[in-house]
Amino acid sequence: MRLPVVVVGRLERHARYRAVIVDDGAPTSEIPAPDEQAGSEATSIDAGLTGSGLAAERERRLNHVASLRPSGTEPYPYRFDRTHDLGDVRSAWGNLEAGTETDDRVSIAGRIMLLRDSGKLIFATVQDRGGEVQLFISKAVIGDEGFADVKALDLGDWVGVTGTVMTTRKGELSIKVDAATLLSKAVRPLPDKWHGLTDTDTRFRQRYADLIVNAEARRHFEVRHAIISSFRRTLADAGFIEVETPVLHVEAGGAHARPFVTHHNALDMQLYLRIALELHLKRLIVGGMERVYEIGRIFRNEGISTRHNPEFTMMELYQAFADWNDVMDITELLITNAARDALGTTVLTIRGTSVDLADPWPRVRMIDAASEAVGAELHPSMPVDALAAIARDHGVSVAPHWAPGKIIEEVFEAHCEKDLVRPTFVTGHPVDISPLARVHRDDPHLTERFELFVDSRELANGYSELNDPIEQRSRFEAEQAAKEAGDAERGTVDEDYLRALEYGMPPTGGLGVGMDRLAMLLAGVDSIREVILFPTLRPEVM
RNA sequence: CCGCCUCUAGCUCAAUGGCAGAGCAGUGGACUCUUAAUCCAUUGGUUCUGGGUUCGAAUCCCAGGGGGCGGACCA
Repeated sequence: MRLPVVVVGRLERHARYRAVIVDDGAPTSEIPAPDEQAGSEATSIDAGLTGSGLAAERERRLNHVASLRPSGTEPYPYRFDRTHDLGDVRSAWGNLEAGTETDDRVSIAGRIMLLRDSGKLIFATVQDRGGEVQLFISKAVIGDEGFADVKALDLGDWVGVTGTVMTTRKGELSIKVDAATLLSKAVRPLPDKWHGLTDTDTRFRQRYADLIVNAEARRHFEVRHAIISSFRRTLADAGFIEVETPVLHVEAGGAHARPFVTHHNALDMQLYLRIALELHLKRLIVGGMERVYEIGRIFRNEGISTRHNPEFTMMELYQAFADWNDVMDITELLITNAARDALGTTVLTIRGTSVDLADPWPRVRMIDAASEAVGAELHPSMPVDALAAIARDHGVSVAPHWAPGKIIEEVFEAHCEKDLVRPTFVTGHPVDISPLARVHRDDPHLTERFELFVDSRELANGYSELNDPIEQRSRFEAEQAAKEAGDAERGTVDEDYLRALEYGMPPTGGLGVGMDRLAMLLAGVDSIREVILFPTLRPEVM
């Protein structure tokens, strides 16, 4: 994983709270007691288990849990009343001068991240969702019994405490604790408080541990949430209605991708997980809903990479009486608003270049970009053979069944995408690669379609929607023919969708935005796994 | 599916053919203003798995597994 320099800096700054992750030890009951294994034939095998630092640590903590209940302490109590979260505490008292004692009493709850024991005085750093604050625990204040309980706490335990707000002589905001309650005993350690958790495999498999200790990981998902809620606000303000459409599809349409196949038992039929939201949402435009959107999970049975996860999140919207120009405007509004809401600025640094999203986004026709790249005019009206020859001359291998537009698109992808750093609308895709887009009003070989590229990644795709049922049928039939000719990703004829169009779909503009990729852009990360809480991985061998 | 890299204590990492180590975490002890607290002592190993080469393998070779990156695939 290559992170931008800025982000690496953040990681280091927060490194003190990275976690230690641990393999599963054997259940305690299966760990032989030391005298059971001594001298036995099995010693050499079992020694590895008991000898492990983890197994011993878990056993110690589990024994502690077992000893708490008889003494009247519940290690997993039901609830705790807090008066503030730690962000509240810091914003209300963060400006106290060093050495201040207040009479302000608070109750807070958090996880113990650091412990500094200096005999009759213990400092603990606790963390909750809002931040972190130091606990100042004096034996003289909390009493001998309470102090002994605090001594028994481990890193990772959840505690609730009550006390007064103060600052230390050095100025550290603290809570002088007069009562502490164990809220949940951690029996697995958070070992390395400094070097922490960097192993990507463990970070993704045990995301809970990543989130506990890696503030940068938490930030990625705060950014993601801010983007999604920003989208909902922008769309609500523009009069859009949020809807939910089926995930289980009889036909996987709306995009070119291989679907996941599943089976419904009661209906005894094959179903597909959706590869796009498009066709159902446009049915709703036919129904007169005028402005609809859905933020939903999409499934594509294809490769996994830093830019692809088999399940990912797409926002699609459709607006009646609008065309592609309106949709490009909405795209800019959605994304600049999201940047403002998630980051507080529209200025991003992309590959070392400062980019202000608020500046107008350039538009370039796909055929112009591709033509410039090869130094020859490319147009889907040209003979396939001529296009294929030019493409091959420029290192693009051409499959036999490809239509002219497909060849131009491949040239574009091979030679132009990599240079699209700042937000750029690539427009006017050929008809043969755009079966649901309306033909361009000035060129019958092109469509009124655009894709948004930022940092060489496709972020969004939109067009003036094809609403002529006769033309849509012939486009579908071309798709089906291509599929039958061996192009597995091509579509089929969706008769119900055609029936809907026959009822009349108003002129409509539509948009799809890859939410994960937008989150990557605004979070400043280079892997989609950094913005998906539980990315798809091979099953863990346990 | 292909190529390259990688896998050592709970975590972060050393040891490059010759006794498997450190820091942190843990354990025992000291300490009432610490900030990765500090100081003293200390437990902990299937070096991913299985073969092979060698007097000797964490290290070299082969096969397999996990992960990363790149490619393929992905409008």
